[in-house]
Amino acid sequence: MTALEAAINELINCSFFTKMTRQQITDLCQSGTIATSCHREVLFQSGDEATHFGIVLSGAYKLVKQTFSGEDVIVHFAIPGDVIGAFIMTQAKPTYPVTVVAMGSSRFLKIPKATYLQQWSQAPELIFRIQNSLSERMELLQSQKALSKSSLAQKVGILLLNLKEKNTNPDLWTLPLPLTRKEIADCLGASVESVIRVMSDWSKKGIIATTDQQISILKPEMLVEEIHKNQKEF
Amino acid sequence: MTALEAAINELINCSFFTKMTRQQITDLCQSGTIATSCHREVLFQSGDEATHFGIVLSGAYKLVKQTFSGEDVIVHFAIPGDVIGAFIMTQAKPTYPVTVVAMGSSRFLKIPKATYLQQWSQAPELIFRIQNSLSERMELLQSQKALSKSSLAQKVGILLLNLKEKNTNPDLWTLPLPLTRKEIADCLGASVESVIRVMSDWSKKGIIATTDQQISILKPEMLVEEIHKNQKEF
DNA sequence: CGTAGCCTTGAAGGTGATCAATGTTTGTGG
DNA sequence: CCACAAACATTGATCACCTTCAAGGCTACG
Repeated sequence: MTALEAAINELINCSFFTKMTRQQITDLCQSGTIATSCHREVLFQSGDEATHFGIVLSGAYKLVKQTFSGEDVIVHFAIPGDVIGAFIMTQAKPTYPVTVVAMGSSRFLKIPKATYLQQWSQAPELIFRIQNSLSERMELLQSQKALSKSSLAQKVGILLLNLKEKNTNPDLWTLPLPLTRKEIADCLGASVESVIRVMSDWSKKGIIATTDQQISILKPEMLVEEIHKNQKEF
Repeated sequence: MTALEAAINELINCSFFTKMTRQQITDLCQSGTIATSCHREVLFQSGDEATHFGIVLSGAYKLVKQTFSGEDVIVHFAIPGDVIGAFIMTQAKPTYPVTVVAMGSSRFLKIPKATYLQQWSQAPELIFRIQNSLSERMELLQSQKALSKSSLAQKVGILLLNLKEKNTNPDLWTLPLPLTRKEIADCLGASVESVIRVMSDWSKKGIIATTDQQISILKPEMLVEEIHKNQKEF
């Protein structure tokens, strides 16, 4: 299967697989298939039995939770190289805890649970890396929780800076994924209108710019300043 | 060391170690020491190098993050049987991501990092369990995030019900740890006063009762009703 | 050419934060 | 054993921030 081989070539450069041989990676992707998702297509549905996990190859996916009042809450943004669903594979009969939705057309390497149990769980190094990426995501959630008392402007600003940090190239000030205001609002637990008010203020000041849902931070220092501005003294 | 042996006897009943022999558990606790903390004593300090991890034996601990404006945010409540700090042991030079503080006088089995690397990381079953408990905590954080748009009353109510669920005995309607209003506020990102307003309202209605920081849910159905009451229609 | 998704702006209103004051309990040291 | 400090609980008044509601414009797409 040449498509799979091509995907493996992409993975060699992925930080998750550093210091691994081509053969090792091939073993880890055994029985893997490439899923191509178009914009807003659902990859995994929350509550469904988790038969596969995998790795984002291109594009981006959002991990969404539904509230009982029908609203969406975005729990995580996954970009190329991110592993999704690996850490629930160890459960006896796992179900996806979140819904995974494509943001723009994206590709995903889908690997069956059996491969995890046979290949991944046998490699201690790999388990360490999964645990580390999980604890990183945990860290992110916790630091977001720590912002609960901050103003909306601070939350938005810090979210933008965090997403910017995900760029492999630190000089690139455009966020690595397309993002609507609604998605930012869903991620922060705010209303679209409020997010728009904050961001259009910044656009007018020339701090940020949006072209075709690609957000760029034009003046990082001014953004940091805006974040600290509304800060309470200690 | 008899104290350690006594602690191991306690651990045999702990769900984390089910189906393990006494000898196995003893190996896992190699070089472990019992730390007794008095109320508000710091067990681990955020930012310090993580040389130990361990298990709560009795009492309770809170995992706290500091905001830059000096406020506390409680990330997790740990009760007997909970494993703390295990999943960062795989990092090269880990630092504690949170501060761990005793709630009332508590005891903790402190195990050095070396024991993790030698004993724990070699046992696949154990790694699964750590991953599972980690993903459980992740779930909890995510579902809390999903409440961000709810009213404060809903957040408090659901927190109380969640904590009640931690009781090993499902018929026990007293929360398994002493809790001040400030701690509830710190956990929810709210102000003490607001939490008090919600809870004293419920106290007057006879839904909950507090004696000596032990909170009891007297009328679960009415609490659930209160949670759903202020709900927006879909 | 109409629908759907996204962005924007304004006005009104409410929830919860903040500030201030006071009572209660607990622990500590003279 | 008492006095005092520190932590915790409570209540009321005020007000800022953000949500909600309503309306309109823009672009893409079948």
